Amino acid sequence: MTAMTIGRLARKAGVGVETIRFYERKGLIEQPRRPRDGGYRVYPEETAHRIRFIRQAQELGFSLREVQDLLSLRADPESDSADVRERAATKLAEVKRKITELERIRAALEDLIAACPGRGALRGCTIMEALRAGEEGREWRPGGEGLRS
Amino acid sequence: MTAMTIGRLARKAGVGVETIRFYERKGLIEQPRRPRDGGYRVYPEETAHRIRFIRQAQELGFSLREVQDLLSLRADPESDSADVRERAATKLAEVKRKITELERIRAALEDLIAACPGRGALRGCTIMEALRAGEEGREWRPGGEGLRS
DNA sequence: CTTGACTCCGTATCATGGTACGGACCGTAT
DNA sequence: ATACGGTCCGTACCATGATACGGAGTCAAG
Repeated sequence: MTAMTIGRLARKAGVGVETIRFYERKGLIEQPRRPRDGGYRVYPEETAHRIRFIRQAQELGFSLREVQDLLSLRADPESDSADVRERAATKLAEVKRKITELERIRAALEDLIAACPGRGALRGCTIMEALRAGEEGREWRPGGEGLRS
Repeated sequence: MTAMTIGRLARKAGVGVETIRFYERKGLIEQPRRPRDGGYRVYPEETAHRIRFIRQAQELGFSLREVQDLLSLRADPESDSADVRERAATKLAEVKRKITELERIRAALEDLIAACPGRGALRGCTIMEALRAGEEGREWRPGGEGLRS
């Protein structure tokens, strides 16, 4: 039958066995009740997706607590849908903010790559400078620092 | 003169004094040499921006080590520009990947909010279901799960 | 029905990213 | 000149998110 035991799941999800047990203790994935008490955990297939989602969300800067919040969003007649909508909207705003910030960093990296390659520091040639250059006007103002050739 | 001492900087950047010292130890911000040895640290104004960037990048899922990598990108005649370009391109790819993943989560949250509010589970009403629904075709297939509980 | 890999659980340990403490020192306002 | 708050440094401690360990129990193949 090759049931989905914890080791197989771990390989499928790309994590260690201990990590899965850890997530169970934290309530991030439900503890599958084992056939007869004392036996092995057997998981449904989708648990691997769930674990991959957890890892992905973590890489996006969500703590396990926050991932849990995300995963617990469940809009159905059983839930208080106003509350669920509100929590989802809050998370959505947070996600949008992150996207915006990442776009800024992306633009800065693109500037960095585009502006600097041949001759040196005529424009922002560090992340910080590239970010500041993008902050208001698009032109890089030499300001008080530079000796103009 | 109200010099920018560590406490003022901390307030400006929205972190604790200890955090700044910690970042210095980690090499994330350069230790400003103090007037005469034994005196107080005095910081340039832009250090506050640097610290805010560090916090922001952390919220986007970068470790301090990775933030350091980002901050050390410096394309100028002093550096090996091929190397800098390569590291910048690597980071850029990573940033783009994160944006893509966040867009997926954003779409899932929007689906969740839009699809579920009144009557219950006709479409994906959890994050995981909404993500899977978006994975291939846009239509939600009832599939083999049927009635759950 | 024995073997050997896998799993169980509790507990200990680790790395990261801070946060707190305490006694000495600095510096400015009175 | 003195007081009082800010700063200095080293070290200890903390929370999060794993990861390791060890002895007993489980299960499937031979």
